[in-house]
Amino acid sequence: MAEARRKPRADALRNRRRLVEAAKEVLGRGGPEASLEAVARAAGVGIGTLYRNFPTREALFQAVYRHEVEQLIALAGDLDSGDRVADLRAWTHALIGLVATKRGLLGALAVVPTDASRAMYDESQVQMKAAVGGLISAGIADGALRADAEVEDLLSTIYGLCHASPPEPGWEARVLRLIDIFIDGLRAR
Amino acid sequence: MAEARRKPRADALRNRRRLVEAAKEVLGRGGPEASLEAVARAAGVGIGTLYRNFPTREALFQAVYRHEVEQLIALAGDLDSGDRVADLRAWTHALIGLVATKRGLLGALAVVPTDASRAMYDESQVQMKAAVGGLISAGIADGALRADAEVEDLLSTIYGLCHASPPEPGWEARVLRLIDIFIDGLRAR
DNA sequence: GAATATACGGAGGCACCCTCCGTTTAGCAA
DNA sequence: TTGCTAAACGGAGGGTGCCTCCGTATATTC
Repeated sequence: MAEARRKPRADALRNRRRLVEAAKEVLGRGGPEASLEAVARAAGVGIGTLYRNFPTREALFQAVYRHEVEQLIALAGDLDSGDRVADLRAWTHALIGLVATKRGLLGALAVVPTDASRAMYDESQVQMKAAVGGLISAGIADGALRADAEVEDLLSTIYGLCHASPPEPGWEARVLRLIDIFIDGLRAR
Repeated sequence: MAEARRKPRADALRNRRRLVEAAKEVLGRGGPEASLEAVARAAGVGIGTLYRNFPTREALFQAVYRHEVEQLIALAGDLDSGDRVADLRAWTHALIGLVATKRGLLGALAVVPTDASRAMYDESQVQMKAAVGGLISAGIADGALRADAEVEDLLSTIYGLCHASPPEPGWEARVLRLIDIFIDGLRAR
């Protein structure tokens, strides 16, 4: 059944990438500008192209989320400034950004989480634990972080703080501050 | 400055009441039928009347919420079946209904909580504590409930369970079950 | 350089949002 | 009762977003 198929057109790939970026920008902040037509406009693409690539709101949401997670994982691999704590801080700040984007998208798209979305969350969770786990063990190995620092501690704390914080403007700043305090606590003394 | 004013027209009062009820019905469940035009239709009223009574989405939300809280407080006063535990159960079920309506409304109206809304929440909280506090002390007094039962225990548990439960279909049933178990735990033994 | 599978984009039909204003009616005074 | 008028009604209308459909354009292939 697997027929030989043409390779995808270059413009199609480009447009799809642009749409995902535009969706993150426009929908992620969730302001009154948030609409699918605005996303298509921002991507410099017709509305039809948006719907062809992402037939449902959920599809668009998943594409953006997946892309963000990939970037986070790549970031964890790239960070190597010599200052382990600074690296960890930078990574967690990026993670807060992901949560913010997710919130904005869910609000703007009014997506009700399906089983598929939940499966995606779980998978991303595993990947991110592995990625940031590397940062933490490196920090422990060279003595920057306390020896009993755990990936789960960090991630649970972040999600807990984000969840407990109501979605009012400015929540990100508050969470970032608390997270920085927590990371200070993870330093070796 | 307080001029003598005509008393409000009877149809105005009636329409306002109808709108609040329709908004609870139509927006509370948050389905795809949720729209302000649908609310006006359900209330048998023109869309203009809706906007005159509730110039903003927030105003409509507050009116519905306030009305629900008033009913809950009245209910606490009315319940007197002789079975204290059943009364408490009935009241908490009604409270879950309020949370469900609130969720639906916030989703359907895309309201971002303002200071005014938060003040309203706080005030309602105090009133509801007082109301259900009466039920609980009565239950303790006649030996149906354990002597150390506290209003805060019950309300915190309910809100905690609701918050922890994702807004997917069927969450109400699960929370109701857990709450029933908790209330069983409040019985005197 | 043609043929054609693939993708593009926006017009069009529908629903919703919110405003504005001509019409109706409930309350009040005579 | 009757007439007056402030108050309220309701829906037309202009704008926008949602999504589908299809005529047009073009990247890939041979």
